Amino acid sequence: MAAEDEGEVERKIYEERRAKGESWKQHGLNPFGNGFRPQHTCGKVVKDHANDTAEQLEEAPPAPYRLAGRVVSIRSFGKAAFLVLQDRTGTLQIHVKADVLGPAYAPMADKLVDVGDFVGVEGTLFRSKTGELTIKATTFKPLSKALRPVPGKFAATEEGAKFLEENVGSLADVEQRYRRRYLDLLSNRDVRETFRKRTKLVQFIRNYLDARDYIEVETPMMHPLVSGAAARPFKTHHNTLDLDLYLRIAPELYLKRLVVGGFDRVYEINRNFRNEGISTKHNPEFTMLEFYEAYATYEDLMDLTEDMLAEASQFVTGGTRVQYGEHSIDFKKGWPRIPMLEAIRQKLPELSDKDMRDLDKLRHVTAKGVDEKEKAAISQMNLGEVVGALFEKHVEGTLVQPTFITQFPVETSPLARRNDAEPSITDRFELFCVGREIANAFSELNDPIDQEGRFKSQLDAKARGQEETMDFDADYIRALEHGLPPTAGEGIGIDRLAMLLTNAPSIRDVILFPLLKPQKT
RNA sequence: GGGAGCGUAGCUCAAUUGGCAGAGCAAUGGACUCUUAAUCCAUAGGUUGAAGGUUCGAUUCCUUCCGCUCUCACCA
Repeated sequence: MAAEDEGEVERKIYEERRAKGESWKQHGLNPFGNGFRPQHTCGKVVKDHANDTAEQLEEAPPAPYRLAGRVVSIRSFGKAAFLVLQDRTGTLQIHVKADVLGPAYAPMADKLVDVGDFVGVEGTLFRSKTGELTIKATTFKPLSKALRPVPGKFAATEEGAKFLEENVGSLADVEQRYRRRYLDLLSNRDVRETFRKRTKLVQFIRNYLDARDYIEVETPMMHPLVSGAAARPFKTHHNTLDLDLYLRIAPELYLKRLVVGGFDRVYEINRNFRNEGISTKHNPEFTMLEFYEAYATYEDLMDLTEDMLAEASQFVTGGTRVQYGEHSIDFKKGWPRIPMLEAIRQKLPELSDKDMRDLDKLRHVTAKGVDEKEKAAISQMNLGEVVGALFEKHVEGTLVQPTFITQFPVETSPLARRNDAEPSITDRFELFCVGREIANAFSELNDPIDQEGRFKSQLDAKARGQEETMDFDADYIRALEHGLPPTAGEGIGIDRLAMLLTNAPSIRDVILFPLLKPQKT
Protein backbone atom coordinates (compact mmCIF):
# COMPACT_ATOMS: atom_id res chain seq x y z
CA MET A 1 0.00 0.00 0.00
CA ALA A 2 1.01 3.54 -0.58
CA ALA A 3 1.93 5.16 2.70
CA GLU A 4 -0.51 7.52 4.35
CA ASP A 5 1.84 10.47 4.54
CA GLU A 6 2.21 10.67 0.80
CA GLY A 7 1.01 13.40 -1.45
CA GLU A 8 -1.88 12.96 -3.83
CA VAL A 9 0.33 12.77 -6.90
CA GLU A 10 2.50 10.10 -5.42
CA ARG A 11 -0.48 8.02 -4.38
CA LYS A 12 -2.09 8.43 -7.79
CA ILE A 13 1.01 7.25 -9.62
CA TYR A 14 1.25 4.29 -7.28
CA GLU A 15 -2.36 3.26 -7.88
CA GLU A 16 -2.05 3.70 -11.63
CA ARG A 17 1.04 1.58 -11.77
CA ARG A 18 -0.56 -1.12 -9.65
CA ALA A 19 -3.45 -1.20 -12.07
CA LYS A 20 -1.01 -1.49 -14.97
CA GLY A 21 0.66 -4.40 -13.23
CA GLU A 22 -2.73 -6.09 -12.91
CA SER A 23 -3.27 -5.55 -16.64
CA TRP A 24 -0.01 -7.37 -17.37
CA LYS A 25 -1.78 -10.56 -16.33
CA GLN A 26 -4.23 -10.19 -19.22
CA HIS A 27 -1.23 -10.48 -21.51
CA GLY A 28 -0.02 -13.57 -19.72
CA LEU A 29 2.65 -11.64 -17.84
CA ASN A 30 3.43 -11.84 -14.13
CA PRO A 31 4.07 -8.31 -12.81
CA PHE A 32 6.54 -9.80 -10.32
CA GLY A 33 7.72 -12.74 -12.34
CA ASN A 34 10.96 -14.63 -12.56
CA GLY A 35 12.59 -17.14 -14.86
CA PHE A 36 13.93 -14.98 -17.69
CA ARG A 37 17.63 -15.67 -17.98
CA PRO A 38 19.71 -13.09 -19.83
CA GLN A 39 22.82 -14.41 -21.54
CA HIS A 40 24.51 -11.12 -22.36
CA THR A 41 25.07 -7.70 -20.83
CA CYS A 42 24.57 -4.23 -22.24
CA GLY A 43 28.07 -3.00 -21.52
CA LYS A 44 29.72 -5.98 -23.21
CA VAL A 45 27.55 -5.71 -26.33
CA VAL A 46 28.36 -2.03 -26.68
CA LYS A 47 32.06 -2.64 -26.07
CA ASP A 48 32.31 -5.55 -28.49
CA HIS A 49 30.68 -3.62 -31.35
CA ALA A 50 31.80 -0.08 -30.64
CA ASN A 51 33.69 0.07 -33.95
CA ASP A 52 31.27 -1.87 -36.16
CA THR A 53 29.64 0.18 -38.89
CA ALA A 54 25.98 -0.03 -39.81
CA GLU A 55 26.94 -1.88 -43.02
CA GLN A 56 29.12 -4.43 -41.21
CA LEU A 57 26.32 -5.20 -38.78
CA GLU A 58 23.85 -5.56 -41.61
CA GLU A 59 26.02 -7.81 -43.77
CA ALA A 60 27.31 -10.01 -40.97
CA PRO A 61 24.97 -9.61 -38.04
CA PRO A 62 26.17 -11.11 -34.75
CA ALA A 63 24.07 -13.89 -33.23
CA PRO A 64 20.99 -12.67 -31.36
CA TYR A 65 21.52 -11.26 -27.88
CA ARG A 66 19.43 -11.98 -24.81
CA LEU A 67 19.38 -9.15 -22.28
CA ALA A 68 17.46 -8.02 -19.21
CA GLY A 69 17.45 -4.82 -17.23
CA ARG A 70 15.62 -1.76 -16.02
CA VAL A 71 13.92 0.49 -18.56
CA VAL A 72 15.41 3.92 -17.94
CA SER A 73 13.95 5.77 -20.92
CA ILE A 74 11.03 5.30 -23.31
CA ARG A 75 10.52 7.17 -26.57
CA SER A 76 7.32 5.85 -28.06
CA PHE A 77 5.81 6.39 -31.51
CA GLY A 78 2.65 4.40 -31.11
CA LYS A 79 3.46 1.31 -33.15
CA ALA A 80 7.18 1.44 -32.41
CA ALA A 81 9.35 2.65 -29.59
CA PHE A 82 12.93 3.04 -28.43
CA LEU A 83 13.71 1.93 -24.90
CA VAL A 84 16.97 2.32 -23.05
CA LEU A 85 17.84 -0.73 -20.98
CA GLN A 86 20.18 -0.49 -18.00
CA ASP A 87 21.90 -3.44 -16.37
CA ARG A 88 24.90 -3.70 -14.05
CA THR A 89 27.31 -3.10 -16.90
CA GLY A 90 25.75 -0.11 -18.64
CA THR A 91 22.96 0.83 -21.02
CA LEU A 92 21.85 -0.27 -24.48
CA GLN A 93 19.07 0.98 -26.71
CA ILE A 94 16.27 -1.41 -27.67
CA HIS A 95 13.96 -0.93 -30.66
CA VAL A 96 10.55 -2.55 -30.30
CA LYS A 97 8.19 -2.61 -33.30
CA ALA A 98 4.58 -3.77 -33.57
CA ASP A 99 5.09 -5.54 -36.89
CA VAL A 100 8.14 -7.46 -35.62
CA LEU A 101 6.76 -8.41 -32.21
CA GLY A 102 3.11 -9.03 -33.06
CA PRO A 103 1.06 -9.76 -29.91
CA ALA A 104 4.15 -9.31 -27.73
CA TYR A 105 3.97 -5.61 -28.56
CA ALA A 106 0.56 -5.25 -26.88
CA PRO A 107 1.89 -4.16 -23.44
CA MET A 108 3.74 -1.32 -25.17
CA ALA A 109 0.72 -0.34 -27.28
CA ASP A 110 -1.41 -0.31 -24.13
CA LYS A 111 1.21 1.81 -22.32
CA LEU A 112 1.66 -0.76 -19.61
CA VAL A 113 5.45 -0.43 -19.50
CA ASP A 114 6.85 2.49 -17.54
CA VAL A 115 10.28 3.86 -16.92
CA GLY A 116 11.57 1.89 -13.95
CA ASP A 117 10.12 -1.48 -15.01
CA PHE A 118 12.34 -4.46 -15.71
CA VAL A 119 12.09 -6.18 -19.07
CA GLY A 120 13.78 -9.01 -20.91
CA VAL A 121 14.54 -8.80 -24.63
CA GLU A 122 16.04 -10.89 -27.36
CA GLY A 123 17.09 -9.58 -30.73
CA THR A 124 19.76 -8.69 -33.23
CA LEU A 125 22.13 -5.76 -33.16
CA PHE A 126 22.02 -2.91 -35.69
CA ARG A 127 22.82 0.76 -35.87
CA SER A 128 19.88 3.14 -35.89
CA LYS A 129 19.71 5.96 -38.43
CA THR A 130 21.37 8.23 -35.90
CA GLY A 131 24.19 5.69 -35.53
CA GLU A 132 23.43 4.28 -32.08
CA LEU A 133 23.97 0.60 -31.41
CA THR A 134 20.48 -0.83 -30.94
CA ILE A 135 18.86 -4.20 -30.39
CA LYS A 136 15.90 -4.90 -32.70
CA ALA A 137 13.75 -6.89 -30.32
CA THR A 138 12.28 -10.16 -31.60
CA THR A 139 11.30 -11.14 -28.07
CA PHE A 140 10.01 -8.59 -25.56
CA LYS A 141 8.92 -9.65 -22.09
CA PRO A 142 8.08 -7.30 -19.24
CA LEU A 143 9.45 -8.97 -16.10
CA SER A 144 8.87 -6.82 -13.06
CA LYS A 145 6.64 -3.83 -12.43
CA ALA A 146 7.93 -0.75 -10.60
CA LEU A 147 5.03 0.65 -8.57
CA ARG A 148 6.92 3.82 -7.78
CA PRO A 149 8.57 6.10 -10.30
CA VAL A 150 12.25 6.85 -10.48
CA PRO A 151 13.13 10.33 -9.29
CA GLY A 152 12.94 12.76 -12.16
CA LYS A 153 14.79 12.40 -15.38
CA PHE A 154 17.20 9.58 -16.00
CA ALA A 155 20.75 9.97 -17.05
CA ALA A 156 20.07 7.18 -19.52
CA THR A 157 22.68 7.89 -22.18
CA GLU A 158 26.05 9.58 -22.21
CA GLU A 159 24.50 12.69 -23.69
CA GLY A 160 21.62 12.64 -21.26
CA ALA A 161 23.98 12.16 -18.37
CA LYS A 162 26.08 15.07 -19.52
CA PHE A 163 22.99 17.22 -19.86
CA LEU A 164 21.80 16.34 -16.40
CA GLU A 165 25.21 16.92 -14.90
CA GLU A 166 25.40 20.33 -16.47
CA ASN A 167 21.82 21.23 -15.62
CA VAL A 168 19.48 19.71 -13.06
CA GLY A 169 20.58 16.44 -11.50
CA SER A 170 18.12 13.60 -11.11
CA LEU A 171 18.22 13.40 -7.35
CA ALA A 172 19.97 16.30 -5.67
CA ASP A 173 18.40 16.31 -2.20
CA VAL A 174 21.34 15.22 -0.08
CA GLU A 175 19.19 13.68 2.62
CA GLN A 176 17.19 11.60 0.15
CA ARG A 177 20.38 10.50 -1.56
CA TYR A 178 21.67 9.04 1.71
CA ARG A 179 18.35 7.72 3.02
CA ARG A 180 17.24 6.13 -0.22
CA ARG A 181 20.59 5.18 -1.62
CA TYR A 182 18.96 2.86 -4.16
CA LEU A 183 17.45 5.90 -5.88
CA ASP A 184 20.76 7.71 -5.73
CA LEU A 185 22.51 4.72 -7.30
CA LEU A 186 20.02 4.09 -10.04
CA SER A 187 19.72 7.70 -11.08
CA ASN A 188 23.21 9.13 -10.58
CA ARG A 189 25.97 7.67 -12.67
CA ASP A 190 28.84 9.23 -10.72
CA VAL A 191 27.52 7.68 -7.51
CA ARG A 192 27.63 4.23 -9.07
CA GLU A 193 31.16 5.02 -10.19
CA THR A 194 32.24 6.11 -6.70
CA PHE A 195 31.10 2.89 -5.06
CA ARG A 196 32.65 0.75 -7.78
CA LYS A 197 35.93 2.53 -7.10
CA ARG A 198 35.62 1.88 -3.40
CA THR A 199 35.14 -1.81 -4.12
CA LYS A 200 38.15 -1.80 -6.46
CA LEU A 201 40.23 -0.19 -3.73
CA VAL A 202 39.41 -2.91 -1.21
CA GLN A 203 39.94 -5.56 -3.85
CA PHE A 204 43.35 -4.11 -4.67
CA ILE A 205 44.44 -4.02 -1.04
CA ARG A 206 43.45 -7.65 -0.54
CA ASN A 207 45.38 -8.72 -3.61
CA TYR A 208 48.37 -6.62 -2.60
CA LEU A 209 48.63 -8.11 0.88
CA ASP A 210 47.75 -11.65 -0.23
CA ALA A 211 50.59 -11.45 -2.77
CA ARG A 212 52.95 -10.66 0.11
CA ASP A 213 51.96 -13.80 1.98
CA TYR A 214 49.62 -12.08 4.43
CA ILE A 215 46.50 -13.96 5.49
CA GLU A 216 43.17 -12.29 6.06
CA VAL A 217 41.38 -13.02 9.33
CA GLU A 218 38.29 -11.92 11.22
CA THR A 219 38.51 -11.06 14.89
CA PRO A 220 35.73 -10.19 17.36
CA MET A 221 33.53 -7.16 16.92
CA MET A 222 32.21 -7.54 20.46
CA HIS A 223 34.88 -6.87 23.05
CA PRO A 224 34.72 -7.26 26.82
CA LEU A 225 37.34 -4.50 27.15
CA VAL A 226 38.02 -1.22 25.38
CA SER A 227 41.29 -1.59 23.57
CA GLY A 228 43.46 -0.73 20.62
CA ALA A 229 42.64 2.96 20.21
CA ALA A 230 41.63 6.09 22.07
CA ALA A 231 37.88 6.50 21.59
CA ARG A 232 34.57 6.16 23.34
CA PRO A 233 32.86 2.85 22.60
CA PHE A 234 29.29 1.71 22.00
CA LYS A 235 27.99 -0.55 24.73
CA THR A 236 25.90 -3.65 24.23
CA HIS A 237 24.84 -6.67 26.26
CA HIS A 238 24.69 -10.42 25.83
CA ASN A 239 21.61 -11.81 27.55
CA THR A 240 22.49 -15.45 28.18
CA LEU A 241 25.92 -14.67 29.56
CA ASP A 242 24.57 -11.51 31.21
CA LEU A 243 27.68 -9.86 29.87
CA ASP A 244 28.27 -6.21 29.03
CA LEU A 245 30.27 -5.84 25.85
CA TYR A 246 31.70 -3.05 23.72
CA LEU A 247 31.56 -2.84 19.97
CA ARG A 248 35.18 -2.80 19.01
CA ILE A 249 37.01 0.47 18.47
CA ALA A 250 39.97 -1.38 16.95
CA PRO A 251 41.04 -5.00 16.34
CA GLU A 252 44.67 -4.36 17.23
CA LEU A 253 45.20 -6.49 20.32
CA TYR A 254 43.48 -9.52 18.77
CA LEU A 255 45.58 -9.31 15.64
CA LYS A 256 48.77 -9.17 17.67
CA ARG A 257 47.62 -12.22 19.65
CA LEU A 258 47.49 -13.97 16.27
CA VAL A 259 51.08 -12.92 15.58
CA VAL A 260 51.99 -14.51 18.93
CA GLY A 261 50.20 -17.61 17.64
CA GLY A 262 52.37 -17.74 14.56
CA PHE A 263 50.22 -15.99 11.95
CA ASP A 264 53.03 -13.54 11.55
CA ARG A 265 51.68 -11.74 8.48
CA VAL A 266 48.06 -11.02 9.14
CA TYR A 267 45.43 -8.46 8.16
CA GLU A 268 41.79 -7.62 8.68
CA ILE A 269 39.51 -5.29 6.73
CA ASN A 270 36.44 -4.72 8.83
CA ARG A 271 34.24 -2.33 10.70
CA ASN A 272 35.18 -0.34 13.78
CA PHE A 273 32.66 1.52 15.89
CA ARG A 274 33.32 4.73 17.74
CA ASN A 275 30.74 6.57 19.77
CA GLU A 276 31.85 10.06 18.85
CA GLY A 277 30.63 12.98 16.85
CA ILE A 278 29.39 12.64 13.29
CA SER A 279 30.90 14.85 10.62
CA THR A 280 31.96 14.86 6.97
CA LYS A 281 35.02 12.95 8.14
CA HIS A 282 33.47 10.71 10.80
CA ASN A 283 30.85 7.99 10.61
CA PRO A 284 30.14 6.02 13.80
CA GLU A 285 30.93 2.80 11.97
CA PHE A 286 33.79 2.88 9.55
CA THR A 287 36.05 0.45 7.77
CA MET A 288 39.61 -0.05 8.87
CA LEU A 289 42.44 -2.05 7.39
CA GLU A 290 44.89 -3.28 10.01
CA PHE A 291 47.90 -5.39 9.14
CA TYR A 292 50.83 -6.79 11.10
CA GLU A 293 54.11 -8.10 9.79
CA ALA A 294 56.66 -9.82 11.97
CA TYR A 295 60.32 -8.84 11.59
CA ALA A 296 59.33 -5.58 9.92
CA THR A 297 59.91 -2.12 11.41
CA TYR A 298 57.82 1.02 11.13
CA GLU A 299 60.31 2.19 8.51
CA ASP A 300 59.59 -0.87 6.39
CA LEU A 301 55.91 -0.02 6.65
CA MET A 302 56.52 3.49 5.34
CA ASP A 303 58.07 1.91 2.24
CA LEU A 304 55.18 -0.51 1.96
CA THR A 305 52.56 2.20 2.49
CA GLU A 306 53.78 4.53 -0.22
CA ASP A 307 54.15 1.64 -2.61
CA MET A 308 50.71 0.21 -1.82
CA LEU A 309 48.88 3.55 -2.02
CA ALA A 310 50.64 4.67 -5.19
CA GLU A 311 49.65 1.39 -6.82
CA ALA A 312 46.14 1.56 -5.37
CA SER A 313 45.71 5.01 -6.87
CA GLN A 314 46.96 3.70 -10.22
CA PHE A 315 44.59 0.72 -10.07
CA VAL A 316 41.52 2.67 -8.99
CA THR A 317 41.89 5.97 -10.84
CA GLY A 318 44.37 5.14 -13.60
CA GLY A 319 47.12 7.42 -12.30
CA THR A 320 49.05 8.48 -9.23
CA ARG A 321 47.90 12.09 -9.45
CA VAL A 322 44.45 12.63 -7.99
CA GLN A 323 42.32 15.74 -7.90
CA TYR A 324 40.73 16.28 -4.50
CA GLY A 325 38.65 19.43 -4.32
CA GLU A 326 41.03 22.26 -5.07
CA HIS A 327 44.11 20.10 -4.43
CA SER A 328 46.05 17.98 -6.86
CA ILE A 329 47.43 15.11 -4.79
CA ASP A 330 50.44 13.15 -6.03
CA PHE A 331 50.74 9.63 -4.66
CA LYS A 332 53.97 8.93 -6.51
CA LYS A 333 56.48 7.33 -4.14
CA GLY A 334 59.01 9.33 -2.16
CA TRP A 335 56.85 11.09 0.40
CA PRO A 336 58.48 13.36 3.00
CA ARG A 337 59.22 11.77 6.38
CA ILE A 338 59.33 14.40 9.12
CA PRO A 339 59.78 13.84 12.87
CA MET A 340 56.91 15.41 14.79
CA LEU A 341 59.04 17.90 16.76
CA GLU A 342 60.70 19.06 13.57
CA ALA A 343 57.31 19.50 11.86
CA ILE A 344 56.13 21.63 14.77
CA ARG A 345 59.27 23.78 14.77
CA GLN A 346 58.93 24.35 11.02
CA LYS A 347 55.60 26.03 11.75
CA LEU A 348 56.65 27.63 15.03
CA PRO A 349 60.33 28.57 14.52
CA GLU A 350 60.30 30.71 17.68
CA LEU A 351 60.33 27.50 19.75
CA SER A 352 63.85 26.38 20.64
CA ASP A 353 65.06 22.83 21.09
CA LYS A 354 64.90 23.39 24.81
CA ASP A 355 61.36 24.80 24.65
CA MET A 356 60.17 21.53 23.16
CA ARG A 357 60.99 19.82 26.47
CA ASP A 358 59.52 22.59 28.63
CA LEU A 359 56.06 21.49 29.70
CA ASP A 360 54.93 24.87 31.08
CA LYS A 361 56.17 26.72 28.02
CA LEU A 362 54.42 24.31 25.64
CA ARG A 363 51.18 24.43 27.64
CA HIS A 364 51.31 28.19 27.42
CA VAL A 365 51.89 28.19 23.64
CA THR A 366 49.21 25.59 23.02
CA ALA A 367 46.64 27.39 25.15
CA LYS A 368 46.98 30.59 23.11
CA GLY A 369 43.64 31.68 21.72
CA VAL A 370 41.55 28.77 22.95
CA ASP A 371 38.47 28.82 25.17
CA GLU A 372 38.44 28.22 28.94
CA LYS A 373 37.31 24.61 28.70
CA GLU A 374 40.19 23.75 26.42
CA LYS A 375 42.64 25.72 28.57
CA ALA A 376 41.64 23.57 31.52
CA ALA A 377 42.25 20.41 29.51
CA ILE A 378 45.65 21.65 28.36
CA SER A 379 46.69 22.44 31.93
CA GLN A 380 46.17 18.72 32.73
CA MET A 381 48.24 17.46 29.82
CA ASN A 382 51.65 15.86 30.18
CA LEU A 383 54.54 16.67 27.87
CA GLY A 384 53.70 14.11 25.18
CA GLU A 385 50.04 15.04 25.14
CA VAL A 386 50.75 18.73 24.79
CA VAL A 387 53.19 18.07 21.93
CA GLY A 388 50.45 16.07 20.22
CA ALA A 389 47.98 18.90 20.75
CA LEU A 390 50.44 21.44 19.39
CA PHE A 391 50.96 19.29 16.30
CA GLU A 392 47.24 18.92 15.68
CA LYS A 393 46.67 22.63 16.14
CA HIS A 394 49.46 23.99 13.95
CA VAL A 395 50.69 21.27 11.60
CA GLU A 396 48.10 18.60 10.78
CA GLY A 397 45.83 20.79 8.70
CA THR A 398 48.71 22.08 6.58
CA LEU A 399 49.86 18.67 5.33
CA VAL A 400 48.25 18.51 1.89
CA GLN A 401 50.50 16.15 -0.05
CA PRO A 402 51.07 12.66 1.42
CA THR A 403 53.46 13.15 4.35
CA PHE A 404 54.75 10.80 7.02
CA ILE A 405 55.08 12.26 10.49
CA THR A 406 57.38 10.13 12.67
CA GLN A 407 58.57 9.88 16.28
CA PHE A 408 55.41 10.31 18.29
CA PRO A 409 55.61 10.92 22.06
CA VAL A 410 55.38 7.78 24.15
CA GLU A 411 52.53 9.20 26.27
CA THR A 412 50.11 9.21 23.32
CA SER A 413 51.33 5.87 21.94
CA PRO A 414 50.47 3.24 24.54
CA LEU A 415 51.00 0.26 22.22
CA ALA A 416 54.09 1.40 20.32
CA ARG A 417 57.69 0.42 20.82
CA ARG A 418 60.06 2.98 22.35
CA ASN A 419 62.85 4.35 20.21
CA ASP A 420 66.15 2.72 21.20
CA ALA A 421 68.08 6.00 21.24
CA GLU A 422 65.36 8.22 22.70
CA PRO A 423 62.93 6.39 24.99
CA SER A 424 60.54 9.35 25.30
CA ILE A 425 59.46 8.85 21.70
CA THR A 426 58.15 5.82 19.82
CA ASP A 427 58.99 4.14 16.52
CA ARG A 428 55.75 5.30 15.00
CA PHE A 429 54.43 7.26 12.07
CA GLU A 430 51.17 8.64 10.84
CA LEU A 431 50.40 9.43 7.23
CA PHE A 432 48.61 12.70 6.49
CA CYS A 433 47.01 13.88 3.29
CA VAL A 434 44.75 16.90 2.69
CA GLY A 435 45.14 17.71 6.39
CA ARG A 436 43.72 14.38 7.46
CA GLU A 437 45.14 11.30 9.06
CA ILE A 438 45.07 8.40 6.61
CA ALA A 439 47.28 5.83 8.31
CA ASN A 440 48.82 5.11 11.70
CA ALA A 441 51.62 2.61 12.19
CA PHE A 442 54.36 1.62 14.55
CA SER A 443 56.85 -0.96 15.54
CA GLU A 444 54.90 -2.92 18.12
CA LEU A 445 55.66 -2.87 21.80
CA ASN A 446 56.56 -6.50 22.51
CA ASP A 447 57.90 -5.96 26.02
CA PRO A 448 55.15 -7.19 28.37
CA ILE A 449 56.61 -5.36 31.34
CA ASP A 450 56.66 -2.01 29.53
CA GLN A 451 53.17 -2.74 28.14
CA GLU A 452 51.86 -3.32 31.66
CA GLY A 453 53.19 0.08 32.70
CA ARG A 454 51.60 1.75 29.68
CA PHE A 455 48.22 0.22 30.48
CA LYS A 456 48.57 1.52 34.03
CA SER A 457 49.26 5.01 32.66
CA GLN A 458 46.00 4.71 30.73
CA LEU A 459 44.20 3.97 33.98
CA ASP A 460 45.79 7.07 35.49
CA ALA A 461 44.61 9.14 32.54
CA LYS A 462 41.11 7.79 33.03
CA ALA A 463 41.29 8.73 36.69
CA ARG A 464 42.29 12.25 35.61
CA GLY A 465 39.02 12.42 33.70
CA GLN A 466 40.10 11.45 30.19
CA GLU A 467 37.26 9.54 28.62
CA GLU A 468 39.06 8.06 25.64
CA THR A 469 41.42 5.61 27.28
CA MET A 470 42.18 1.91 27.00
CA ASP A 471 41.31 -0.71 29.56
CA PHE A 472 43.94 -2.88 31.20
CA ASP A 473 44.00 -6.09 29.18
CA ALA A 474 45.63 -8.75 31.37
CA ASP A 475 45.17 -11.51 28.80
CA TYR A 476 47.00 -9.44 26.21
CA ILE A 477 49.91 -9.00 28.62
CA ARG A 478 49.91 -12.75 29.10
CA ALA A 479 50.02 -13.24 25.32
CA LEU A 480 53.03 -10.92 25.13
CA GLU A 481 54.68 -12.92 27.90
CA HIS A 482 54.55 -15.94 25.60
CA GLY A 483 56.58 -13.91 23.11
CA LEU A 484 55.64 -11.50 20.35
CA PRO A 485 58.24 -11.48 17.59
CA PRO A 486 59.55 -8.06 16.60
CA THR A 487 56.61 -6.78 14.58
CA ALA A 488 55.32 -3.66 12.91
CA GLY A 489 51.65 -2.93 12.40
CA GLU A 490 49.50 -0.37 10.65
CA GLY A 491 45.94 0.84 10.37
CA ILE A 492 44.50 2.59 7.33
CA GLY A 493 41.07 4.21 7.25
CA ILE A 494 39.49 2.77 4.14
CA ASP A 495 36.66 5.32 4.01
CA ARG A 496 39.02 8.27 4.10
CA LEU A 497 41.26 6.71 1.50
CA ALA A 498 38.21 6.08 -0.68
CA MET A 499 37.24 9.74 -0.26
CA LEU A 500 40.61 10.82 -1.60
CA LEU A 501 40.49 8.49 -4.58
CA THR A 502 36.93 9.44 -5.55
CA ASN A 503 37.12 13.18 -4.80
CA ALA A 504 34.31 12.79 -2.26
CA PRO A 505 33.82 15.82 0.02
CA SER A 506 31.98 13.80 2.67
CA ILE A 507 32.57 10.37 4.19
CA ARG A 508 28.86 9.77 3.56
CA ASP A 509 29.58 9.80 -0.15
CA VAL A 510 31.68 6.65 0.19
CA ILE A 511 29.51 4.78 2.72
CA LEU A 512 26.46 3.18 1.11
CA PHE A 513 24.20 3.63 4.12
CA PRO A 514 25.66 6.26 6.46
CA LEU A 515 24.10 6.67 9.89
CA LEU A 516 21.31 9.27 9.86
CA LYS A 517 18.82 10.29 12.45
CA PRO A 518 15.69 8.14 11.96
CA GLN A 519 12.99 9.89 10.01
CA LYS A 520 10.02 11.01 12.11
CA THR A 521 6.58 10.47 10.66
C1' G B 1 26.76 20.91 22.27
C1' G B 2 27.87 26.31 19.72
C1' G B 3 27.37 29.15 15.03
C1' A B 4 25.50 29.85 9.87
C1' G B 5 22.15 28.34 6.09
C1' C B 6 18.15 25.55 3.95
C1' G B 7 12.93 23.14 3.76
C1' U B 8 7.49 25.46 -2.14
C1' A B 9 4.04 19.78 -7.01
C1' G B 10 6.74 12.93 -7.66
C1' C B 11 11.96 15.34 -9.39
C1' U B 12 14.75 20.10 -10.32
C1' C B 13 13.71 25.01 -9.26
C1' A B 14 10.92 30.20 -9.57
C1' A B 15 7.54 33.69 -7.01
C1' U B 16 9.36 41.75 -7.20
C1' U B 17 8.22 45.92 -1.22
C1' G B 18 3.83 41.34 2.61
C1' G B 19 -0.88 41.33 -2.42
C1' C B 20 -4.58 35.60 -7.12
C1' A B 21 1.49 29.79 -5.65
C1' G B 22 4.29 29.14 -11.14
C1' A B 23 7.69 26.61 -14.92
C1' G B 24 10.36 22.38 -17.03
C1' C B 25 10.54 17.25 -16.54
C1' A B 26 7.57 13.10 -14.57
C1' A B 27 2.04 11.64 -14.60
C1' U B 28 -2.97 11.07 -17.25
C1' G B 29 -5.98 11.19 -22.23
C1' G B 30 -5.00 11.65 -27.56
C1' A B 31 -1.69 11.66 -32.38
C1' C B 32 2.74 9.45 -34.25
C1' U B 33 6.99 2.90 -37.10
C1' C B 34 14.56 5.60 -36.59
C1' U B 35 14.09 8.39 -31.51
C1' U B 36 17.86 9.72 -27.97
C1' A B 37 16.32 16.10 -23.17
C1' A B 38 11.73 12.73 -29.14
C1' U B 39 7.75 16.00 -30.88
C1' C B 40 2.61 17.97 -31.05
C1' C B 41 -2.53 18.77 -28.68
C1' A B 42 -5.19 18.48 -24.09
C1' U B 43 -5.77 17.36 -18.68
C1' A B 44 -4.64 16.90 -13.76
C1' G B 45 -1.35 17.72 -9.82
C1' G B 46 -0.09 22.26 -3.54
C1' U B 47 -2.06 21.81 4.43
C1' U B 48 4.56 26.35 0.72
C1' G B 49 8.27 20.94 6.84
C1' A B 50 4.76 21.49 11.71
C1' A B 51 2.41 24.64 15.37
C1' G B 52 1.52 29.46 16.99
C1' G B 53 1.88 34.92 16.43
C1' U B 54 1.84 40.00 13.83
C1' U B 55 -1.33 41.77 9.69
C1' C B 56 -7.19 43.49 6.04
C1' G B 57 -3.88 39.89 3.79
C1' A B 58 2.08 35.60 5.19
C1' U B 59 5.85 31.14 0.72
C1' U B 60 7.65 36.16 2.37
C1' C B 61 8.03 39.13 8.98
C1' C B 62 8.42 37.04 14.39
C1' U B 63 8.55 32.69 18.06
C1' U B 64 8.88 27.53 19.06
C1' C B 65 9.46 22.68 17.24
C1' C B 66 11.01 18.86 13.41
C1' G B 67 14.50 17.50 9.63
C1' C B 68 18.74 18.32 6.65
C1' U B 69 23.47 20.70 5.06
C1' C B 70 27.90 23.30 6.22
C1' U B 71 31.14 24.80 10.10
C1' C B 72 33.48 24.94 15.08
C1' A B 73 34.15 21.88 19.34
C1' C B 74 34.75 16.69 20.37
C1' C B 75 36.98 12.67 17.71
C1' A B 76 43.69 9.89 15.46
